[in-house]
Amino acid sequence: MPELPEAETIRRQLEPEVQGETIRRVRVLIPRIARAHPSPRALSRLVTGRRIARAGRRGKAVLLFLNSEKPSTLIIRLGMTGLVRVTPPDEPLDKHTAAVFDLSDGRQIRFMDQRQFGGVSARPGHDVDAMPEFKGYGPEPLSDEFTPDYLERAFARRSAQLEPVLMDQKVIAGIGKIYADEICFRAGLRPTRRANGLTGPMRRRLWQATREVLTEAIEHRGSTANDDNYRDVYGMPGEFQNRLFVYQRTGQPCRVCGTPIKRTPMRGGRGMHWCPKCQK
DNA sequence: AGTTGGACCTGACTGC
DNA sequence: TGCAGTCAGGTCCAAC
Repeated sequence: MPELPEAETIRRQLEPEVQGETIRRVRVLIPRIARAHPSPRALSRLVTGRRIARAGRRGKAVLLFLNSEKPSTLIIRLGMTGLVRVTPPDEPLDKHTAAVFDLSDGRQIRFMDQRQFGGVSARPGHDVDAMPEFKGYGPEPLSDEFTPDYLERAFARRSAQLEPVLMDQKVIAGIGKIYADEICFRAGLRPTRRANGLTGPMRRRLWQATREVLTEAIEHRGSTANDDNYRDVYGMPGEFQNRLFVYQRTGQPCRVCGTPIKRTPMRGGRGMHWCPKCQK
């Protein structure tokens, strides 16, 4: 599913494809995905007639910074099953197409979303941190703001389990189920630990694991796991799923020590995957 | 303020 | 073959 590495992959591929094009028209085919706005018309008003200056990302969201007399930002949240493609106008519409952005060169940016957990919205200006979508968001884990010292402060009042805290966008932006599992494994820490119970060396390992796992996942264009329909802008699956150590590997032997991977229930029917021997 | 549980959504899968 | 039930998870909301 799309987390930071998948969103970053889409950002990197999308920018050279659409940079400099003007958005001529917006069509919202599944109104639910524009729920951040009072109406699809409000979204349309903020993006039509504007030129795409560059692509950005905040956490799991892909951003298109638009320029005109009144700059704005188009925000694409991929949710669980969101896909972004750039297509010729005559390509048949996928059943799950939720929004279509017509570009000045005739092509279209299409947003598709099978489960409709994703969405598109737009805000005036380019000041991402001021946008309601990202209110209270934690630092980007690959930025200089993310440090072991930051983790110490952020974890201090967090008595919840490590994994759900890692997935809290207000703590760190961009981490979801796959990479929370993998980061805990790489750090050698059980996801069931209390976040505020970590020692300094543990936090440092977690910090390093976070940066390594996310960086490597980006290099491999993200993960398309078993039941996952994630594809990049060119329709290609990611390649990092082959390098996952624990996510969705319940009962399978640990790739380091051979011990069967354990699954511990988490909130909302989710599960944390971890190696009882490698993770303490 | 932080924690916890449920709801939303639909395709894939399981069991009868 | 069909159908009900379960699972998956990002994010929001409500209750404690």
